[in-house]
Amino acid sequence: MRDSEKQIVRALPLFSGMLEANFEAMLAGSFLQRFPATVVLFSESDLTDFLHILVDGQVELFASANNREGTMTLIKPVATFVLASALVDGAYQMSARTLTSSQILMIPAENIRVAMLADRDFAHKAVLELASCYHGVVRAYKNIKLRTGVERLANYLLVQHRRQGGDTLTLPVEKRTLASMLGITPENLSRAFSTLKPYGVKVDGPKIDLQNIKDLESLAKPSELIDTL
Amino acid sequence: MRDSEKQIVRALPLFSGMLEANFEAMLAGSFLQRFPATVVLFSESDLTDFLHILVDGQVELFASANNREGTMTLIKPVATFVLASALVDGAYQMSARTLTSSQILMIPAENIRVAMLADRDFAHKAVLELASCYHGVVRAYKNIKLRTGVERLANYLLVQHRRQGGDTLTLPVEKRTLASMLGITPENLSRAFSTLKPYGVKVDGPKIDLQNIKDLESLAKPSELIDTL
DNA sequence: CGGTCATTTGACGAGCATCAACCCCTGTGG
DNA sequence: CCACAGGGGTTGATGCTCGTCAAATGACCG
Repeated sequence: MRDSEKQIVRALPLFSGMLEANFEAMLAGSFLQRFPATVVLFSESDLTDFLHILVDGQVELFASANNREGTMTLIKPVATFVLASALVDGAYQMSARTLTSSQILMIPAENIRVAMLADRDFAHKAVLELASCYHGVVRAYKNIKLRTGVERLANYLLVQHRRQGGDTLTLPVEKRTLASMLGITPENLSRAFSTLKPYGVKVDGPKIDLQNIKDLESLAKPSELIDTL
Repeated sequence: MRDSEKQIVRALPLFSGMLEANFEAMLAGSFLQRFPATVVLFSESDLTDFLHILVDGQVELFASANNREGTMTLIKPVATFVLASALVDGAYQMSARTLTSSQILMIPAENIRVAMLADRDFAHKAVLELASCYHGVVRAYKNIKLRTGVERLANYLLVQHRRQGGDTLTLPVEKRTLASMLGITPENLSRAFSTLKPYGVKVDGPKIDLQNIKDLESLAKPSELIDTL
């Protein structure tokens, strides 16, 4: 692990206030590894061995039950994932796979638990990070429980539009992955785009034009409490 | 607030390891209050003033969007709720209403944040509690995303059966509330019960008989990672 | 150039919501 | 004691939402 990479991790809010000694101790036994695309990193029923930090690439957290599978969330660099699992010493609860070639730092979960007990600042930051993750899932839960597929897509497009800032937005993932994240099938995502055509949504591959934000918003009814800016 | 009630709160895992002085300081400005049934305690967009602890009664956390409403979770005594919101100083993210007459201890959120910084043990317990809440929402999210309404009902009945231990189980809430928790309408809950009749589910008001657990399980496909014992 | 895969479109059916009617129990007031 | 109103629960009819299966298109890659 190069020093530049270590600095990237150190700069994360979760670790930025740790004492240097505690940070170094925590990294003992951890390793930085590159995985190809489409590799399953762990399964939801596995015991949590490592806290993961996505340094580069893209990772999907997903879950399976009753012969079905669904995306829980997408991880973009640089971010930790499965922090909650690493802290309580149980199963991962979600499975993970790489979507693209990815570089991932894996820190033994045991080290994380030791660090929490040893380092005050880390414990406080862990509280804030967990509360933030909690509200993230709450938002996702509200999204799927209170909105239809078309409404979820419309809100997703509005969020991406605001994040990317430009006139036309580019989908950051394949449409099949987007469909799974929205909780619908790829076929229905395609139909949902058609449904949004009268609302000024022009689709050209991964490039989307929103030509009538007002109408789209009146359909989507965006909510600050669901849609993360 | 009587001493006996204070002891009940003190015994919660979240507070059990706190220093006495910190615990007392945290309670300053908090108050124990009884609310009648059907009272809205706070709305999801309100700023978080208090950590709530349900001492007696029953509380529903719910959310609204796009002119729809859905139950997020049900709180049973004795338990804290909206801990994550109290810790980060933002909106509640969920609304709350009493289902029955309820006794609730309200602790100023500011006190909670102070206690987290002052008391090591409390910070650690908050981490564990938040991680547990997080996995709770993840389970709810998987439940609604990967199962049909009938499957959710079947799994709910199996969980209640195991919790209550007896031959016949009694629904702890009105069917309309159960429906909202399962993410379906009351009408469809009624039909879901009919669908389960061939699987040995006999319904008599709030009393349910499961006469063929094996068949019901083969339909429900219960998962340790979704269904909390 | 052939093969694989993402995407799209169409046809069909399952899952579920909505609206309306009805039953039943409870509480209230005459 | 009875009539009545209100609310939870059930049932039926209807239609929207969405998944499944099949097939066609087009892009990328070996």
